[in-house]
Amino acid sequence: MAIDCQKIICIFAIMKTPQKRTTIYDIAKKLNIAASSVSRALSNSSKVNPATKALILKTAAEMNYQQNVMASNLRKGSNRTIGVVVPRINQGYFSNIIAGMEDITYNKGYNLIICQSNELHAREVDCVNTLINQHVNCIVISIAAEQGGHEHLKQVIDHRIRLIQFDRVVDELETFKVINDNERASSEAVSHLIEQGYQRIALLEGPQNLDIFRQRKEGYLSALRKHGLPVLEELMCENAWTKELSAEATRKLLSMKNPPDAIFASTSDFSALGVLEVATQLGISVPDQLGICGYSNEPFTEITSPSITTIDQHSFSMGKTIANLYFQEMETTDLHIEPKIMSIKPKLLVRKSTQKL
Amino acid sequence: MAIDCQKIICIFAIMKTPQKRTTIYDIAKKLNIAASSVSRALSNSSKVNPATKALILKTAAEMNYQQNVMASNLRKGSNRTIGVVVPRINQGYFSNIIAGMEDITYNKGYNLIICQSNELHAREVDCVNTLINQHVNCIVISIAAEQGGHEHLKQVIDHRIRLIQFDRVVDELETFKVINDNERASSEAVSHLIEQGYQRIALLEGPQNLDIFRQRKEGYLSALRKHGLPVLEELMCENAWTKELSAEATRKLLSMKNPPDAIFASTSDFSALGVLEVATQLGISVPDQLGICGYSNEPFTEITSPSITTIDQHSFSMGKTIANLYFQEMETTDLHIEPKIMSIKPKLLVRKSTQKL
DNA sequence: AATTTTTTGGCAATCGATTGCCAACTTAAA
DNA sequence: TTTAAGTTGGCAATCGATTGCCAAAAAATT
Repeated sequence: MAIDCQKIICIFAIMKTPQKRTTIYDIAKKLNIAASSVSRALSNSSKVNPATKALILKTAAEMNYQQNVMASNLRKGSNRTIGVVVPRINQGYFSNIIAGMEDITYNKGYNLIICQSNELHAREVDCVNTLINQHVNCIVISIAAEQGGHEHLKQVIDHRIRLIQFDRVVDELETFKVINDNERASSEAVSHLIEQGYQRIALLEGPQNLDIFRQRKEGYLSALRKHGLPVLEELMCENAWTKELSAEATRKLLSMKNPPDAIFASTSDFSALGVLEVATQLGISVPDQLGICGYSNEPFTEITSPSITTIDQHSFSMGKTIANLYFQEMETTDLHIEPKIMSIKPKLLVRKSTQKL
Repeated sequence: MAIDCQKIICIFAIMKTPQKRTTIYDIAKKLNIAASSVSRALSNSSKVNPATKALILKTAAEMNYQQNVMASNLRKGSNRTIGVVVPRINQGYFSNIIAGMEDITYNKGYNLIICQSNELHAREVDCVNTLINQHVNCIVISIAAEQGGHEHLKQVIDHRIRLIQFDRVVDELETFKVINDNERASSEAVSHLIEQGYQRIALLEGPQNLDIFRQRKEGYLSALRKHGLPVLEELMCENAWTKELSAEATRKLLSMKNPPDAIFASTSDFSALGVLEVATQLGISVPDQLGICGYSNEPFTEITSPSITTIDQHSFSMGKTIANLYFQEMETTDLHIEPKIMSIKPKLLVRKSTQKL
């Protein structure tokens, strides 16, 4: 993806001579009062005469005063900032989570600092350390796929910074968590497939070091058991969690003597898309000869032909939930916090790719 | 999009008694040296004996020291942070821009603070003010669609904060800008349609208070002129910039006595999708009876049937360009900055929706 | 051995806002 | 008129890291 052409046009500009920012001291000096009064007036304290307060505010506005948050933060020991670490910002699920969080934090006057781990553990550790350094009030994280320890998360707690894990969580760490009930959603999806008459249902798995993918597999297995269907090793494909890997896995599956009649791409809708493309190439009709179910409700699943059955994780409202969790449970109280786990039940969206009937 | 069910599980946890963070003074006291030496050692200054330095670093690590960036920032007057204001985070184009920026800023040890204006002017002003308060080093902005003044952007400059506008820019403000050559891209797209044999090409316009949409219209007009085609008012639809509005406009267009044989959805691929859906509903075959061209190269355009011709804006690399611009031109020098405009030429991606031949 | 130069590291001011404490002043009550 | 209660606002310490300036110590030079 190269840049075809970059024409650069220069425009001369006259820059103003850099004047210093106005501080509360400047305002105090001008009005011949103490800086403390200015500070109190600006923070709307009741300990300052309404008339004086009005005068201060007016002067502050005139002098174009903007609070130096760095100084305030230092003094107050908090910077009203939440750090977010996600594998990738530009992935529908995560950007929705962030958008949802921002919606809440904005109203509370908090800022979000965003970091992406790019699915790499080392980089994730780095991001977390940066955020610790920044003394953020809270770190919200969904861990990278690459396997690694979680010392860095313990560090967060040791530094007395709130920690909320979401989606991909480290189970053994006792922190606040906001997760989806992956097992139940998977189980429902597979049950739905079975009820539609599919008998040989294949599973595309994600990296099993991540809880969410283990849980989705568990849901698959439990649905098969519940309906008395055999668990067939040959129908379960490891690490098929990109579109390309899924396409490859699908080709293998469909060339079996006894191929599956449905594929549950438990990893993502991108995988499901890979399946659909291969099926289309091979002239296999979906949903009649092959049922396909994805995961995440990416926008495109609605517009493929046929549209793809998938699982909506309520990502935007999940982001809101995370932010609200911080404000309700963690902003003020600082002792005896009992980590809560909030499990949100995703919703199965039945579309054409699995409607045989 | 409601949450179906939320089960909340409480887990009791024993919290450590909150000990204070270690500061350079703690380290200094422990080693019986001055805090200034600790500071110098930690910033790897040459003015401290290598042996002492090593000792200090070792002790710092042992004491689990993490720099208090707030204090450092206050003293240094810079916080190595770039603020980003976009209409929406969870929109492919913008999240890619942010991802691209983060890629660069991460390596430079800078942080990104993200705000979304939700296309509202008042909220944008608010975001900008917050960022000014935060004393960010630079503000990167793509303005909201809602019409409004740009005093807030002047404020940014008045506060001596770097300002980079991208994509949707206020032309008359002399700041650094990173834009796409919308006019040229549009012109190319329309020329392509004409070359494919389409004669009556309709235009779906975005809000004309935004430069980018005016430019795209300009490109449309110039292509028509260049090929000697008449400009027909009835084929230009104002404010058709969501999927729904486009669908509506398309229905009107296609019910004309003399309907268009191609539609250029200059606003976005979502609009193009609206067009495609209506055409499909009406049994109008694409590309034979109707050509469709979108804008932005959203991921889904590749997988619709037929796939949609669109314009790729190199969003990820555009994000990188923005960040690099800051580091190359604005990080150090503070006088005589000549605002540059970088124009990136988008690429027309011809797909099936316009291949008549 | 005496002097100059270079290293090393301490002191204290600084960044700007906040806040506990106390003094001066106003108002109300005795 | 005096005392008590309530307002208003100033002083100065504080948050923690940084850095200019200077002195002590070490090394190099004469």
